[in-house]
Amino acid sequence: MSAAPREAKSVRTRRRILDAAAEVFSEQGYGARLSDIAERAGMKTGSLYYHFDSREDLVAEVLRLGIEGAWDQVAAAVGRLPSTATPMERLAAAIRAHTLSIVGRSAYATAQARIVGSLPGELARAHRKDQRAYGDSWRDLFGAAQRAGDIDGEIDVFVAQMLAFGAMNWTSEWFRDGLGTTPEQLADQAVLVFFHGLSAR
Amino acid sequence: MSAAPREAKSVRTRRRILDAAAEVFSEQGYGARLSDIAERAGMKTGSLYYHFDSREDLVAEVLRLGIEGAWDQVAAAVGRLPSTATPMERLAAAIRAHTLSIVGRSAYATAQARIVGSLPGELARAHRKDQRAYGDSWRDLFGAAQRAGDIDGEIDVFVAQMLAFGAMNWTSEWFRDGLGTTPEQLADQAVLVFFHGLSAR
DNA sequence: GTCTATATGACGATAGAC
DNA sequence: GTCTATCGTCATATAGAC
Repeated sequence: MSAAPREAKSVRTRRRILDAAAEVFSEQGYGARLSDIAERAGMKTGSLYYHFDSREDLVAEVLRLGIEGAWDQVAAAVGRLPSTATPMERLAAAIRAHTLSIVGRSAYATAQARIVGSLPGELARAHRKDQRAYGDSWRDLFGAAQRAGDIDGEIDVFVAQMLAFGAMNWTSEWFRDGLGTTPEQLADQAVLVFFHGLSAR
Repeated sequence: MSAAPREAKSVRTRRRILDAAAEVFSEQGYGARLSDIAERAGMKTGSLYYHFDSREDLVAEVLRLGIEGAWDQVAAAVGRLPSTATPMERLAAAIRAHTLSIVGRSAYATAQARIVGSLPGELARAHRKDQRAYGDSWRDLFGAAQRAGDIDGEIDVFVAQMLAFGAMNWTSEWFRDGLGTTPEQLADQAVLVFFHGLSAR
């Protein structure tokens, strides 16, 4: 009947499990139990294994989707800028978008930021390729700004990039709604701090 | 015989276990096993329980000493400044000292920064009082700089403080010796970024 | 104080009924 | 596809010898 074929039910169930996992990991960190994830997905622990071979597989997929989701938002935000945008304007859009993706726009991105620091060696290695690709995209953004002469000569852009990642990812640990600051204000503050620093001017 | 009484042997052993735990946690994160800690301390797993009631007790003590160690270094660095130092100079010294304490000067501080984000609810709550006290000291540093008019009016100092903590603590995840950057250079970069931002000036 | 040996419990993972 | 039931493993924790 339905002319447009809907995605297979198993695909949707798999997605439901991943959604649940992303939420639970973003709340409890890497140590979260499969039973909690199963419960949130509305099934029993054993049933998860029809869709995933192991806990590691599930974690790996959440991580991958987390980086993918963050990158989708960053790329979209940068892409929305007019072609006349300067490298620094593009970098600002990226910082805003990444921060917003961590602070609640995507459970996957939040989960990724929250647990990436607690991964055991095996998973960390497997995740490194995706991390590197994402980091390289950022390096391009920083590099373009640097070549345009918009970044101060004293700044080590690699170090600056890692400091920025730390500041943004760490928001998953402390930022909560109802703290008197909105996600948008937080994102603006991040841009402000990284572009001009704290000092009065 | 020995006129100056040395500290009891049990105290030294306890310290040896804590040192081992701090190192192992800083390398492997919160998921590290007691057996690894025991091995590094030169004993068997069961023997740890003569000195600590539980894994949680051991973790809690490492966390406490981690904050204490960081604060010792920060307070000492700030205290070394001449009394004529400005609030911003004091804040700079604090950022330098905290960053250095994370990047290898104290295994406890490194371990604390590395695992504080992965703590299960129980331990996280227990640790909160120490965190708050440390955060309050930083709030004083920021507050003094703000009242002196040295911090830009657009900056939300609470948000800025949390961004700074994130950037500094995250260095425990990526900074390694032999990366072409020394700990001192890293600390200087942190000050540079947070004081003046990336922008050319 | 530290050892060996073992108890305990949790959680990931599997098997088979439905 | 999901369930119930269970297995196997591993890490924390305890007991008792030395």
